[in-house]
Parts: sequence; C-alpha cells; structure tokens
Amino acid sequence: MTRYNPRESEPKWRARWAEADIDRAGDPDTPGQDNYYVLEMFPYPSGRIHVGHSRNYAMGDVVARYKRAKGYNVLHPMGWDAFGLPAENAARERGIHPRNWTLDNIKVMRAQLKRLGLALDWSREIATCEPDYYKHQQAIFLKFFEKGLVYRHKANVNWDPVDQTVLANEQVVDGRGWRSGAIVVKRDLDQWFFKITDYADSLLDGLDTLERWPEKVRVMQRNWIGRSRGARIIFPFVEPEDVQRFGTEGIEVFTTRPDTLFGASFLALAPDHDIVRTLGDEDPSIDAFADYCRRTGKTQEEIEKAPKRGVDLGVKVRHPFDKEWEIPVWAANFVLSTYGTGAIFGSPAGDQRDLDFARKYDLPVTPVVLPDGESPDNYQIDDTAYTGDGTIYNSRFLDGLNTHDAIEAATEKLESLKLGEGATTYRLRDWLVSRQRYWGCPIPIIHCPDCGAVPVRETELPVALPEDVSFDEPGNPLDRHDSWKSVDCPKCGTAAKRETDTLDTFVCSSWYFLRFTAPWREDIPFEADTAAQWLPVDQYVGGVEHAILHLLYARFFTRALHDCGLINLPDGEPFAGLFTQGMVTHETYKSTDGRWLLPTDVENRAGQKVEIATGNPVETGPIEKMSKSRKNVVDLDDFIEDFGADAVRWFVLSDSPPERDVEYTDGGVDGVWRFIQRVWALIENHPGHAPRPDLPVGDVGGEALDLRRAAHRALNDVSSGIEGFRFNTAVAHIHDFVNALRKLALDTNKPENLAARSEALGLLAQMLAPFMPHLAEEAWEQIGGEGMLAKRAWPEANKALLVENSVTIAVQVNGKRRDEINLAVGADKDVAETAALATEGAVRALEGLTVRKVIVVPGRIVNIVAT
RNA sequence: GCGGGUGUGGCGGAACUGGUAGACGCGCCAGACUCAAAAUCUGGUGUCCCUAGGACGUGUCGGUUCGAGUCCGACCACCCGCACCA
Repeated sequence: MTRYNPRESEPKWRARWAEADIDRAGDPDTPGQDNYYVLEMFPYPSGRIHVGHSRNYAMGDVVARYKRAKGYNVLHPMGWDAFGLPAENAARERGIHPRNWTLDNIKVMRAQLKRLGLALDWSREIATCEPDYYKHQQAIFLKFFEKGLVYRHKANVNWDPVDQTVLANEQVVDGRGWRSGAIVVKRDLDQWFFKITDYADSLLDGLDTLERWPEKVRVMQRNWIGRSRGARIIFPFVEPEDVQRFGTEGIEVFTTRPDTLFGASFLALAPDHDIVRTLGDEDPSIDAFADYCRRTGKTQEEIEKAPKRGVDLGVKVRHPFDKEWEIPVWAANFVLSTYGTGAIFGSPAGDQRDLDFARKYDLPVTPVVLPDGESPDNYQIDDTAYTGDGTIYNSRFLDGLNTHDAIEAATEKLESLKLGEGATTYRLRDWLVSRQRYWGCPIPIIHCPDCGAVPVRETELPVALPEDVSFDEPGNPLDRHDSWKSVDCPKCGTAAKRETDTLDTFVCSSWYFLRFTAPWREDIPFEADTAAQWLPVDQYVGGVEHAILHLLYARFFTRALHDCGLINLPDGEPFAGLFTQGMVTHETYKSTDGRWLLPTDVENRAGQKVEIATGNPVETGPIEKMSKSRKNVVDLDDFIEDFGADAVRWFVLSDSPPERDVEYTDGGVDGVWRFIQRVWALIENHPGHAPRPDLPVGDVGGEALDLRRAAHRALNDVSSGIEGFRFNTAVAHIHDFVNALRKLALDTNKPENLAARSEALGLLAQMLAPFMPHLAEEAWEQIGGEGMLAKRAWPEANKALLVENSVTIAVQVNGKRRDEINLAVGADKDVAETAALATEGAVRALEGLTVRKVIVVPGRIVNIVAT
C-alpha cells in the first residue's frame, strides 16, 4: 500500500487542467447554456497568502466547480486591487518603487493561488494599477463629470494625519482612519466628490430586492443611508435686525415629529452653525462654547458621557403656528451640523435629549402626546421622555389626532403657511474620492487659471503616473513633480496644472467585476452587452468588513454607469447573491519579553509551549483571526508543502458553517490528512473496474444494495449542501459515506459487488471534486474513470435508491421513547400501531395504564397516549 | 440606547416543513499490532443511578401540543454593527 502524495499528484493535475484550458469561460452567448458568474472579492497584493485568506477562495471554487459540473458556463476570474498606501509605505521604508513592490507581490500571490488549484480563468486577470485598467477608470470619471455626478467642492472633510490624506465618511471608524487608526481631524479643503446621494432612494429601495444577501449587510446599509421622513420648518426671527444680520428670514430645522410642534420650548443649533459662527465673532462666550465643543472627544464613550451643554444665543424666533409665541434660540453640543439643517426645535416631552437639555437649563416641558390609557389630568413627564405613539393634546388644532394623522395635519398647515414642507433627510453623504497620494489612479482634470477645472481630452488618456518620483519627503510626490504637473489647458492653451490628487482605491474596486467580462477590450472598459449578459454576479463571496464600503460604492457605480448609458442594468444591482464568510482563527503566542511569535516559532515540549529559539515558555493568547500583525498565521506554501492544497481547502470548509469562524488546529489538520489517506486506501485497494453510475437499480441486492443506497444518499446530501452553502455538512456527509465504504467490505469477486463498489468509488471521486479536485482526479484515474473528472457532468442521484424499503421508527409512550420498530415503507397505520403496542418497551411502560389514543405518523413515529 | 445574530457533550458543530437530540470531525478512554513509541486499525465516549433498565438533558422561566432544540410569551448571557441622526 502506498500513501497518497499530493506533492506529486497536485502539480500533475494542475498542468493537465491548464493544458486542457478547462477554466476558461465560454462565450456568454453560447446557445443552450446558462451563464454563472462567481466571484471572490479580489485581493490587495500585500505580500503573501496565508491559510486564513484561502477560505474565501476555497468557497468560491467549490461553487465554481460545482456549477460547471452542473452544465453552466461559469465565469470565475481573479485580479488584483493593486493601488493603495502600503505600497507607498514600503517605498518610503525600503526604497522600493511602489510599482515594483506591488508587481512582486502579485507574482508571489498569483503563484500561491495557482497552487491552491482554483478553477480560475487566468486569461482575464487584471491589476488595477496598470494603465490599461485605470485609463478606463479615468474615462468613466469623465463620463460621470459630464453627467454631473462628479463635483469639486470646498468642504469640512476628514483628514488622516498619519496617511496624510483625506478620507470618505465610510472610511472613518470611531473617529479614526480605517487603515492607519489615527484620529481623524477636520479640515476645510477643496475636494472631489461623487454624487452618491443622488441614488440614496434607489440604493435603499434596492436592498429589499437583494434576497440572497445576508440580512445583516442589508440592515447595515439601510442604517448607513439613514432615510428619515419628516418636515423642514422655518422659525421666523422675532427681531427684524436678525433677518438683516443673518441674511435669512428665520432658522430652518428638520424634524421627524412635526406633530409635537406645540411642545416646542427652544431651538438648538449646532456649534458650527453659520448663525453661531456669526454670533461667536461678536460674543466671546459663544465663541468659547463653540471652541469647547470642537475640542470634545469623538469616541463613543466620550460622546456618551458628554453632558448636554448649551448657551443661550439671545436670539428669539416665532412659533410657526403662533406669531405671538416667542422661542429662545440656543447653541447646543448635541446638535450635529452634518445632519439635517444643523438645527432642531426642542420638544422635551417627546425626546430624551431635548428633555435632558430642558431640565438642565430650566426650559419649559409641555407634554403633547398622551400615551394610550393615560388621563390628560394627571399624566406627567419626569426624567423620561415619551417617544411613542398616542393622542395629541395641549396642541390646539391638532388635539385628538393620533401621532400619524397629526404629522400630516401639521405638515399641511406648514405648507399652507409657507413656513415648511414635508422633507426627507439622509445620513448618507456624497463620496469624497480624492486622495493626496501617489499610488492611485490620477484624476484626469487640468486646472486652468482661466477655465477652471477642465477634463483631460479622452484621446489623451491615460493620464499615466510618472515613474520618476521620490518618497524621501512627506506628502504627495505628484505635487512636487513639476514636469508632470505642468500642462497646457486643453480648452484655451494657457499654462495650467494637472490635478495631483488620485482617486480613492475603492473607485477601482467599484467596477472591476465589469472589467472581468471583457478585459481584452483595450478601447472600452467593458462591452455593454457582454457585461449585461454576465451580470449580476450570481455569487459574490467576501468579508463582512466591506458591508458598507465596497458593497455600497459598487451598487452606486452600476447605477451611475447605467445612467451614463455604459451598461444596460435597469435595477442597478451588481451582486445578486452575496455570501460573507467567517474567518480562520488561530491561537496567538507571545514570548516572555512580549514579542508576537509565529506558530512555527513555537513547539510543544512535555505539554508546555516553548519558544524554539530560546526554550523559554510561551504565553498563549486568545484565539483571533489570522493576521500578520499578531503573527498567528500559517503560510500557505508551508502548508501545501506539508499536506497539499486539497488539505487546506478541505480543512477550511470542514467543521464550521461557512459564515462562522473556523479555528485552525494541528489536530484538525491531522484529521484531514488521515481522511485523505483513508480515501486513497479505498481507491488503491479497488481491484479496478470502470465506474458505472448508470447501474440499474435491480441489479444488486444485499450489502451491495446498501452501498449503492449510501452512495446515492451521500450524493444527494452533498449536492444540496453545496447549493445551500452548507459546506461543513457536505463534508460531513462525504465522511459518512467514506465510513460506510470502509465498513461494507464487499466480496468483489462477485460481479454485482464489484459493480456496486465501482459505482460508489466513482461517485465518491465526483463528490470530492469541488472540494479536493486533485485527489479526486487522481482517484478517478486510478479506478479507471473515463476522461478528466473536471470535465464531467455532476451525477444525478438515483431517486429509487434514496427511498429505503424499511424504516426504523421510535415508539413513544406519553411522549417518551420506549422502544423502536422496523417497518416496511408505506406500511399501514394499523400495522404500525399493532407492532408498537407489542414492543417490549411499550408493554413495560404501559403496565398499569390504559391506552387512550395512539398517534401514528407514518415513517416517523408512534406515540401511545395512556393514563 | 437602537438594530442584527448566537446560546446544544470536554471542543467545533449536526438535526428537512414540530416526530428516535448529539450526525460528522477533534479530543479522551480501552484494546490490537509493536521490545517500546509513533503511525495505523478495532471498540467506547451527554450526565447521573448503574442491573435488565431507569431518571435527567439543547441559556432561564412559563405556555401551546399526543410530542418542542425547533412554535409562542417573558427574561438572561455573549458576539457583531450603528450610535446625541432630531
């Protein structure tokens, strides 16, 4: 008996697949063949791939191989999200050009991915840092520009002081830059924006159609877009001089609760509201307050703990429904300038923040919503606001209405008074896309002193990144590159300057799945018709960390591209099915002096983990997601060298459900290795007889029939496991089947036994193929299978073999299991009842009781009810 | 605070529309082979009383049902996301 040797088999089969060119996607026009687009989020070429990364690709590959076997024309491409800051950091730290660093990494990682045996169409490989990719992106940018979807605007934006660039709102987490972790500061800068807010409604409503997306991701996007319906209301100034001073008739607020207008006791403005700024110039105490608010921390706890604070601005406004009713205007630290109009009216009885504020500064609290079951005479608000529905009172013409009707009535009244209107506000802001970095896609704009921002002529594209740049001083090298920067204005010919900002790398990833549909087209980014045939991506697989970022931007892009006439995708959804996979975790290790240690630096000596180099004991830390920074990674090449690519693939798909994390353990890996060798032992010991999956049912009986049943049941379970993205249970069913094969050692001298066993082993190879393609091919060849397994159609389970002819069912007495009976399938209820009552267990349990009723569920259970 | 999710053996996890809880894997125990160990193979492995057998058992409490891990109500714990969003 020999051992299966992946080091020999795996390269052999990869060479044969490549030779046969089996992974190339067919023409999407192919008659009689449905298209299927499966895609894993493409990687950033950061260095090397570890076992943690491989899970994502393994899942996509199971789907790709399975769908191919099911007869689909599968598109399964791979590329590189190749622009980004780490390349510039490497340049700065090690003096390597970002381009070389990136291309070297791609080379290494491509070889690693190939070693995994993924059924990828490498003929479509793209890298976003190549001019033949980003020139199309520049053309798209100009289309958006033409269409009014791009604009330049001076705004108070997020500045990451470590990465030395601005960031989009989506890229600021807890007040820190998503990549650097530095605390973000606000700066007023002229920046480029994409008008994603134009699509707020479409992006929100579209979420309801994405049935094959995780609910969690949809909810996150819904919250991020944050649509609120309500009203904008103008509170006119009391003093005519205020109208002069502030240049408006009054103060505009946004509210979702115009029904509580009669509970208004103050207006509150954001500390950086224009009116507050104007007043701050005159009044030092107001300026001091605004300054205090700016300095307050931005982290969760700080915001939560920060008490409500405000300052009376000394300005008064009139109530929109009562000219005589004057309301004081305050500045308050809890009002956000970035939401709504940066101003609110405080209705303390119905809003906790307003109530806290009113109590602190002794402002009136008038309840206007009466909860059901409360009496208006003794209902009071203490320290808890009532935010629910109820009946409006203390509110003149709104009295007696329910919350919903009162909102409508109040809004109508505001509209008739021309002091307000129904309005919708979003939390979503336009996407800030300019970055003050070198290693990104140049923005194809020229700034002319006379003509302003002028698009680069399309024939001049790409605006290529200059290669001769230096990173020895901070800032953007493009900014210092005079010969690159200096150009003539395309419109008037006067001396002008190129835009030196580059595009956010999330722009690159917003359309790469379209480029994959026709990467050979140099003249256009993609063919509208071909792209529409492949899109939407049928199955997208990636990490949940992109729930808002990439997945929202891409949904915007497909909509914008449709509106620009570049693609025909009416509903605008790029990804029909989304799966967010769990991570691979691993224990962490720290040396006595606090250094993180690689698993390969650690070994077990007498039950204790020690650092190999020093022999010192190792502190075992928590189990965390594999990451370079914690060093709890297992390098893919090391693993493949030891156990083979099939073993990694099998391991990361076993045990845990795909959406949950899976822990890497040496024990688990040993189990995989054992399993592979057991499979191989079965294959090797087979006397050799070509598989015949078309064996008629009636040909065999006895144990051979049992084996056939096990095989077809496994096939059925594995198929439905793959279809339902339950790879762990599919793996378990294969295990089960292998156990059955090992147990049912049929005498293969009998032809019917040999036939049944050949069939079973053939089916085993086919079932294994999506998971462990190399081993499966080797097995298929060994047992004399015809052709290459990768080209074979997925077998259909024989329905007749899925039904048992007898079934064991439980016998319960009063709901407790007492015995079991074996019955023919389809046996009569009376037969079941009689048999159940006669069982030893039932008789014992029924002693001294009278049978009242017998419930028979055919094929499932018999329950005897007795007292 | 709001939203989403998860609670099942020593561990990861199975269980289709309510019908034999614990599939499969890891670990552990025993045995075989071996001078021995590793590897491999065989058997066992929810807890308790341990005798055929029985009692208990899916986060807690209650309900519906002949029957509940699954359905309903109330809670508890943990994880993730958002967060002064008017």
